[in-house]
Amino acid sequence: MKRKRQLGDLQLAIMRVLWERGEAPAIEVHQALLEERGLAVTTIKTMLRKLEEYGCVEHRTNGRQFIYRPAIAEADVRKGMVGALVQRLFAGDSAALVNHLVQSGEVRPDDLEGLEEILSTKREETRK
Amino acid sequence: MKRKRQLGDLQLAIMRVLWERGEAPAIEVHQALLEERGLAVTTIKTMLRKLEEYGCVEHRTNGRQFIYRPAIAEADVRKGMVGALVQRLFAGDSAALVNHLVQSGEVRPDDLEGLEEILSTKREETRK
DNA sequence: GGGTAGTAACTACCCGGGTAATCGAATCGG
DNA sequence: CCGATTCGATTACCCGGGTAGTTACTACCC
Repeated sequence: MKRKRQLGDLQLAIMRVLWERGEAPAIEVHQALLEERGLAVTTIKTMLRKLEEYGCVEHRTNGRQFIYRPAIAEADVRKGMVGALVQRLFAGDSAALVNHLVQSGEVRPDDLEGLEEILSTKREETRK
Repeated sequence: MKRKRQLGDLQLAIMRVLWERGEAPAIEVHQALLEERGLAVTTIKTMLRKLEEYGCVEHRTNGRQFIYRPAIAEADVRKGMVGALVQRLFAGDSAALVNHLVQSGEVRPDDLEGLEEILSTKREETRK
């Protein structure tokens, strides 16, 4: 039950719905992703079954319906995936990623100030 | 000639070698990745052929040897892959990724100061 | 010239994400 | 009770990353 942390695009989209709502039946997940993806319901159900197989979600039954809920935390998945990316792309150097984000203009200028704030706060807190 | 920007793990490793050296024959790429991966030479060659198919690398011949060189810039690939991750994981909010990196302690404390520097410089430069 | 070694090309396979049709069982409406 | 609907389960397929064996060519050495 190794709780894979590398998730595909659709898998993440599904997880996002579940994280948002806490729990939901397949049909609701399908509804939520319908306009942005236009997938068949069966596709969503198949994916949910696979995700359960990997230990990413769990379900309880309500009558004949399956209500799914996440079995892994969003923060964990983020950490895992970001970590893997940093490893592959920046040789494990997270600061290099931040640098890239800022330099390449990915970060909106309005956010720069807020980030400085976060940085200095964090620095304060780890200094002692 | 769509120059895919989503590359797998091995593909990135190979590209890294080529980016570092400018160009290299398959055998040299194999050598470079041998200890960290222990793959067969044929595997590397197959991957190089596929990468060429996708337009990620090009080759010239030197006698009977193929000398490969990158056909896409490291910065472009980084941008593409980081962008995709931000999209999937942070709904396109790059600042949220930076926040995540800092808060989760992925960034070494020693780097915090340097990053603040980068941020304020960038902020200066975009202000006017 | 014939064997040997190095090269690229071809082929095949596994695995997992993604997609969806189809099947089979349970349930509901009449 | 029977047909229609609604679920989940099963099955199948495609695609691409990853892995590597086999084959075919070529150059070099004795």
